[in-house]
Amino acid sequence: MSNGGQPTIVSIARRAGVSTASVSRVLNGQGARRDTTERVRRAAAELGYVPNAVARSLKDGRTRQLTFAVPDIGNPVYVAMVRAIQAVTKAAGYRLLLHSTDAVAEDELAVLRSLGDRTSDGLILCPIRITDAHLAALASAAGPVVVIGSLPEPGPVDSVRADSVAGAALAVRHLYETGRRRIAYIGGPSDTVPGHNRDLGYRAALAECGLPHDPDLVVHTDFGIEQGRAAAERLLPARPDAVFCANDQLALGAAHALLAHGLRIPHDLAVAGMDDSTLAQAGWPPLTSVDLGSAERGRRAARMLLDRLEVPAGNPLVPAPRTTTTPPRLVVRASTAPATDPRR
Amino acid sequence: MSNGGQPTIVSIARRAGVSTASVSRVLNGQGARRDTTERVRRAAAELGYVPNAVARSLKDGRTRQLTFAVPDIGNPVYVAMVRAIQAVTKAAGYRLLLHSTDAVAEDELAVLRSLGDRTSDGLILCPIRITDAHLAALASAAGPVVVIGSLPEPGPVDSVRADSVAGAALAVRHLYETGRRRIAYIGGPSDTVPGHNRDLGYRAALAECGLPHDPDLVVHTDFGIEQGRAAAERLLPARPDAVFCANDQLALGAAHALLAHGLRIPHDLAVAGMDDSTLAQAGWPPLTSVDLGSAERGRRAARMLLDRLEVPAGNPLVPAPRTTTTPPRLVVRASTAPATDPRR
DNA sequence: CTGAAAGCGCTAACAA
DNA sequence: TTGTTAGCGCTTTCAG
Repeated sequence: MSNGGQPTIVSIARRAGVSTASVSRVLNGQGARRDTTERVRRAAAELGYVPNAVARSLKDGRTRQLTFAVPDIGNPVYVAMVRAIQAVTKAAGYRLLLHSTDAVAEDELAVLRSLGDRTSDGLILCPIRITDAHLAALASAAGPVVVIGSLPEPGPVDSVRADSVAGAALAVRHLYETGRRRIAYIGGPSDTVPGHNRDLGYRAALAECGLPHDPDLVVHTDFGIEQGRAAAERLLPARPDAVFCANDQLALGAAHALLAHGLRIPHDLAVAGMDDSTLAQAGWPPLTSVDLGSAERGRRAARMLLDRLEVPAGNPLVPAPRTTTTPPRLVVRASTAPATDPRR
Repeated sequence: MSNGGQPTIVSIARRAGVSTASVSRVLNGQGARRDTTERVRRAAAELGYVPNAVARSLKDGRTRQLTFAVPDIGNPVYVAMVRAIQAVTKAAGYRLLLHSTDAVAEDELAVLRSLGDRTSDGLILCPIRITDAHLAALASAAGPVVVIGSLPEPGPVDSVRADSVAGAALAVRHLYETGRRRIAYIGGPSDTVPGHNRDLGYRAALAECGLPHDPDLVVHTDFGIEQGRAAAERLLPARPDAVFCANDQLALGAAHALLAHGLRIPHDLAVAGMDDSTLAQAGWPPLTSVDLGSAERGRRAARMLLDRLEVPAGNPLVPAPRTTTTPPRLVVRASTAPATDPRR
């Protein structure tokens, strides 16, 4: 045998004294005479036969593999997505190919192009930023793609977006309602989609609450615990009574800085983050955060992709790309209890 | 065309007016006359040709895919492994198939069996517990496997293990050296490999330090923040002056419980965890932890697997399975500063 | 109910 | 240098 001694349909056919076609039929549950079935089954079992998925894929043009291309698997938000996607694909009998783009746009484009190699039946792409090159590549993708992120309408493909604007507003309004008036903001890089949208939400909510937008209360930095710490330090002179952060890492870092200064949370300052990742519950005090539905977005993206794949063969009606938005949800924890609250 | 309109080597051959063999040669950088090369290149570019990876795999018997089977992608420890493995495989030109076993042994065995379907060239398996069924399946695996975990020696396949015993000892000794004498322990489920080994390390280190093993200072529970909180509550009556936890989640929960009781860390009690996951730095105060080298284990496992795959063809000498152990490293943070320390 | 044979897309041995 | 052809393992007509 030219392969690694693996049994094939041919070895089984020989052993059972039937044709390869019969073997295939029996193994795929098609009708066959009693003893043919019997003999094939036995031969297969004795040989420890496992069907070669590659050969099968070549034959029927699909791999039952899906690709998820994610910027950074270290980020809890993406971990939540991977989990959710994995659960859906596994249940549907698909394998999951995990591709880390390391937040490099060129890599995202490469993975889009590589859809043409038929290695996977579809792609879930989570770009950090969507350029014209992305839109072009999406429009001419060699297979179904679902984007997790904000595509211009009407998008070239299905997409699932978070509503960071509404999410940020939820948090700011909550801070306002619990008596905070000098609500500082630690934002992420404004040139990323999430960074930008969260800024918008912060401003919108301030306006809505009738609060002025004070530049001294705003700092932009990269996402990260250490950055949150540094940003909080810079904010302190402006005497905020609350700090809203564009993600949980920043919030956690900010909380650390405040505590290190001997400030009490939430007594002296309230702190709120976004994403409601595991870090939020890990914080001390546990951090109020906004769940933007990372897991849910992953789940929906996976479902949409499967929907595209499971169109009954020969159906010429390809539905137009759809967009869905996961609603944000405020998760209130100790870090934003009213200052007058008896706790602590 | 029977496929989805994808260009194949045949369409190119037709367009360029050459044979498919020439197309293949040109595209694979083999010699060809100037204008043949030219014409093939142009036709391929015009058609937007991407080689079909499945067909190629069928031909040469390998997929350039590797599988990583992990119990739970939500756990930061495994996330670190995925990251490290992904980095290595990507650099080596392999795709990564992520399989979540949900910590179900039967699923681990299934993925071992499925190696026979030739979907991936090799497997990195991270079992929660190693049974005889595992050993049998490993011994007869249809392809190269590397286990992350503790196999009996000599193992049936390559493996990478952590030294939790030494790691736990590092932490306990550190607590002892910083003046703690009533060192409590919150352990994980003893019927898992990590759970069991960490218990051993705790006991060994106590003995080494000449400290008695006091059952009142020991609680076992499942891994998790909430469980850590509850366990700490149960420990308090025994008046420990330090709490060592079998992982960071437990340590974080314990810290929360202590703080909620108005106790000061590290002034009243020291807290230490294990794994040195992101949770450790996220804690307040930042938690001392033991880095068992999750990322390093992932990296080594991936390298060992690639080593097995890149044996020059026809080499009949298959080296015996190897075992390597990543050394633990104590990461000291504020949570275990000596009680007399001026900080706080 | 069963077997022969074609073909999925590609590569490589062999001939020309 | 180039083309013809066989074959990787499987499924699926099409005859028998």
